[in-house]
Amino acid sequence: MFQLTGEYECKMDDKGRIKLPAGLIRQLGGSSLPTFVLNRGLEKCLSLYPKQTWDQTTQQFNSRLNVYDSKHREILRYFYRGATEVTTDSADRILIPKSLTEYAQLGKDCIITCYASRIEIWAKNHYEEWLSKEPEDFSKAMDEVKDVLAGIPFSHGPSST
Amino acid sequence: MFQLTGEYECKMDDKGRIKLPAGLIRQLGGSSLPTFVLNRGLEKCLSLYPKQTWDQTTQQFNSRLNVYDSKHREILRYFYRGATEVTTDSADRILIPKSLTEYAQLGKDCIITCYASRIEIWAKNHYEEWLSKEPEDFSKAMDEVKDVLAGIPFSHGPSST
DNA sequence: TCGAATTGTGGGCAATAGTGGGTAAAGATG
DNA sequence: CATCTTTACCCACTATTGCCCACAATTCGA
Repeated sequence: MFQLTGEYECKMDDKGRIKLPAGLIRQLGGSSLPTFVLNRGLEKCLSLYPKQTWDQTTQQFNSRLNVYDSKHREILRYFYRGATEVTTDSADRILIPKSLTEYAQLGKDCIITCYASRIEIWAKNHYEEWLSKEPEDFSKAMDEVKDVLAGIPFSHGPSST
Repeated sequence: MFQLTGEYECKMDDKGRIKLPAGLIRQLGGSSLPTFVLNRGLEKCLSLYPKQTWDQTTQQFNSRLNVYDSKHREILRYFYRGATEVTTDSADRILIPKSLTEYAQLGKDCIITCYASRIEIWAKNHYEEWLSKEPEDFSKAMDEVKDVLAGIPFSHGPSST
């Protein structure tokens, strides 16, 4: 699993291709094959998984969820729906399938953002919209999980060390 | 973790580079690699983290938060928003990405301010604006957290150095 | 007060990254 | 099977970034 960081601006060309930023490729290391799985993301974005990460993830889903449980089945279907294997071309670009472009309403200007081990592709305007709504929501969310975060030297808190 | 102090004036050149003040570098010690992570700060400024500090923090976030929980996801995205790895050049300058320059509305004159383990980069005019609005707001805020601060010999008294 | 060392600023240039598009192969459609 | 559409591969151009050097400004010590 990766510890990814980074927000990159990029453009989708007329053919529906997006170049993966050099910085991101570097983080994934030469180790990772140029094969990815692209999927509908949570929220209005796409999730990009390095193939090996995808494999691990599906394995977890499959082993922990029970296809005979209707809720689980729903989640499984949702999770797999739209998953498409994509590879990079010689210029490190991936071709985004039409259906996914539509789902995330991608236009020319896109944002690729990474956190934890996730890579997400957003339409720039949706991403900015998301960012701008934050302040109150965010602090509220922080409050609600403050016990989970206790002790993390995030803000000005009594820093550990 | 660091105990940083200082307020430095500095200039961003036409290429969008800012020199990290020698005093700050000294505080960070040779120990810290010349790699940092820059991201959007609270308020209209940028936060600069020495790479190792960033890594420690994200590791905490990543391990305690669950990307399948929408609240958690929101916090993760919020925390990571804009995060970009930057390195210093041979003259101890970092290149500020365009999108972040815009976010903090940085112009030629910038202020780098440090407190606790945080480093923030402000546009000079915004920083001054923010400082100048304070007197009443500040004491009001002090009132509201006075119990937390009880016993700390801060006050406005004959300043400690 | 002068010189030397450190710090800050600007810019040239080469390497890399990003973008767009042509063309041929592969696949789909009737 | 012919034709049209989509995808893969390649090349070329432009923008951006990283690296380096030179000089200006400031500080410090003699």
